[in-house]
Amino acid sequence: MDDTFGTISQWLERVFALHRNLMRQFANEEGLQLVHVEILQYLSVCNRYSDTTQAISEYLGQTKGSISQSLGNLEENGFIRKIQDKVDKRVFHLSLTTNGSSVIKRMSKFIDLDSSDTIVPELKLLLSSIQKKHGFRGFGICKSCKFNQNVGQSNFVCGLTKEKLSLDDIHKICKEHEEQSAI
Amino acid sequence: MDDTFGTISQWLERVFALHRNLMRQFANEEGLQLVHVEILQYLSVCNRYSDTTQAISEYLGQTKGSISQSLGNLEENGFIRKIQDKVDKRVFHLSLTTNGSSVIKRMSKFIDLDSSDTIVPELKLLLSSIQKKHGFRGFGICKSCKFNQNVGQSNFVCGLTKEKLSLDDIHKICKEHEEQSAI
DNA sequence: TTCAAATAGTATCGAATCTAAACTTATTTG
DNA sequence: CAAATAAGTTTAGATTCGATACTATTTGAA
Repeated sequence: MDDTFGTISQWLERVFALHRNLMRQFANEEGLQLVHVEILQYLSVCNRYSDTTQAISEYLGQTKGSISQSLGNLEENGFIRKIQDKVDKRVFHLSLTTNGSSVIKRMSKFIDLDSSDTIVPELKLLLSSIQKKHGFRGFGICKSCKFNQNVGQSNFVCGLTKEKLSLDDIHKICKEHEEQSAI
Repeated sequence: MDDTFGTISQWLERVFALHRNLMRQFANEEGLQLVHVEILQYLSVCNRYSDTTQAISEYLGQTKGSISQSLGNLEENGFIRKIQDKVDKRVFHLSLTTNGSSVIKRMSKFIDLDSSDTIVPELKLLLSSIQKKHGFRGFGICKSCKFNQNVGQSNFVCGLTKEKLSLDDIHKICKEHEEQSAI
């Protein structure tokens, strides 16, 4: 009973709470836990450098032990598959099965935010302001990353891995992302 | 690996995840669970019709049994107090103790979103669009509620309870809130 | 080359939360 | 005034969470 309602933070809290309730409701209807849907959602938008237990753990802010368990559950139930990296055998790449994909499609349809796109630039600003203030890095799209190099028409190279990236690639989110100095 | 990144929903997810990580980090530093901080935050902005177990349960989307347990914990540790309603003895009103208030003050300072206010109207639009689509009601500020009546300078009356509301009152959030037809 | 340190991921244990259901107490309704 | 409803608590079982230890692999430095 200290404050009145009106700051950005409080409006955000309210939207977050409502959005999470929706997600939870959807998860329940699918017979899943909230965290499972969050994992599937992340896997549907991350790139091939960021589809690992460790990356999910960083993104969702939970320990990798906990994420590992949830992943085991998701794999058992046929929502994701795990493929060992050919170069670094410690690493396993995760991806959605057809089954997992269809959950995400149903979720998008269920949540269905069709509000105007004018909020997106505001969200980007907010995001990068939070990241700067708290020294977070990672989880942006290649397009705005300082490591991303445009080497000709629709051809890109990641400066970190020296690998070629397709037009599709550069619209996924990456755990190594660092914002270009001039936004 | 189905989608690329860019829709409103995906940007929201990203901001949500980051914000929740911040909240969790803060909660950990205070020796609290995330849900405890969320409850304290809610209690700091709700009005006197909405400071109950049931209302918190609706707001956070968790069962009242679960919330009841967390509230017991918070009361034991001196963050909140419980006062029985004089009229309806089933109801207990919850409020922050000095201790609880100071947690919320530290949280605001910690999160510290100083981005421009231009995002607030966008958030309001988003919120009301989600609420309409999913038939949710409740948890808005009296100021925009169809039950709220202005009866003279800075004097308001709630059409549901017929009680007087102060200028401070009408900026808190209420579980009975219904948007005025013309936004 | 060799061996210690670092990294990715899993397994395990105790604590805490979550849901669902039964339950208590109080209020409202017919 | 009995039955239905509502607010809140309690209980039990399942799940998650965090911490720690563990395996396997890679890196790096003497």
